[in-house]
Amino acid sequence: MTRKQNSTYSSNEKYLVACDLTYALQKIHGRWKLQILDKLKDGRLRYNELRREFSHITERMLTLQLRSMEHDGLISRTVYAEVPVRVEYGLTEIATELGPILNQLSLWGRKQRQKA
Amino acid sequence: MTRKQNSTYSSNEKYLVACDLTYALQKIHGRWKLQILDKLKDGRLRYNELRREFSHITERMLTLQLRSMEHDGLISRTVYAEVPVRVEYGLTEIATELGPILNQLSLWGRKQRQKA
DNA sequence: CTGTATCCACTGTGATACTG
DNA sequence: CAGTATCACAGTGGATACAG
Repeated sequence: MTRKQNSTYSSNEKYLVACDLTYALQKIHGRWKLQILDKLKDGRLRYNELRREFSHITERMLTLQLRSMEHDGLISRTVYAEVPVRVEYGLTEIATELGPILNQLSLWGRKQRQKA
Repeated sequence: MTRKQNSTYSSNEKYLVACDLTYALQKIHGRWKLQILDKLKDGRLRYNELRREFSHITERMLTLQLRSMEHDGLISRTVYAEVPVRVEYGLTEIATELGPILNQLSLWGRKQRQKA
């Protein structure tokens, strides 16, 4: 996730666009992240609710991706001190702003898929 | 690049957005692709011209990424039967349409970087 | 319920050398 | 000039079992 890659082009103004872009893409890069973002768009979900949404995901991967997204400020994690424990995940403001952009990219993708 | 991943969620309408999106993201996924896209925005370039733009790229990687992008319909490759051989790469229409979208994503990325 | 720990396979990237 | 071939390695994703 933290690559030396940035050193390749961080010193030159001309590369700034690609640099921001790379920064953005790194945050949504991962097999499950976009699907998680998509699910949480409709409201906060618990760990096991998410797990059920993606029947093929392993616990390990769900945890890893959630941690990563939390670290990147895309989702918020709330623990309720109940018994048994309840944990809810929701989108942050920043992740919500991503919605429209991803929709456009999605449309671009659909357009290409239809041609192919 | 060709993942079984799609089988995970191709059967359900609700996943279509993420599916198109994944499709799109796969096409621009790779360490150098965005930078290549960025360079070619300003006009067609030859193999060695591209190589010089990214001083750290290996010939192997440049070739691999170019081939992949060509296969994905993002760039076009033209060979001129001269001596020595001349090969030029340029953006396809589809890749050009990607520009504005990537700019938005880029702005989102910049916004986040400034906060962090 | 919400995770961690361990082990393993695959993939992307890179270094280096070589070619028509 | 414009690539290929070969080897190597780290990161990522996955299967399975275990834990607070």
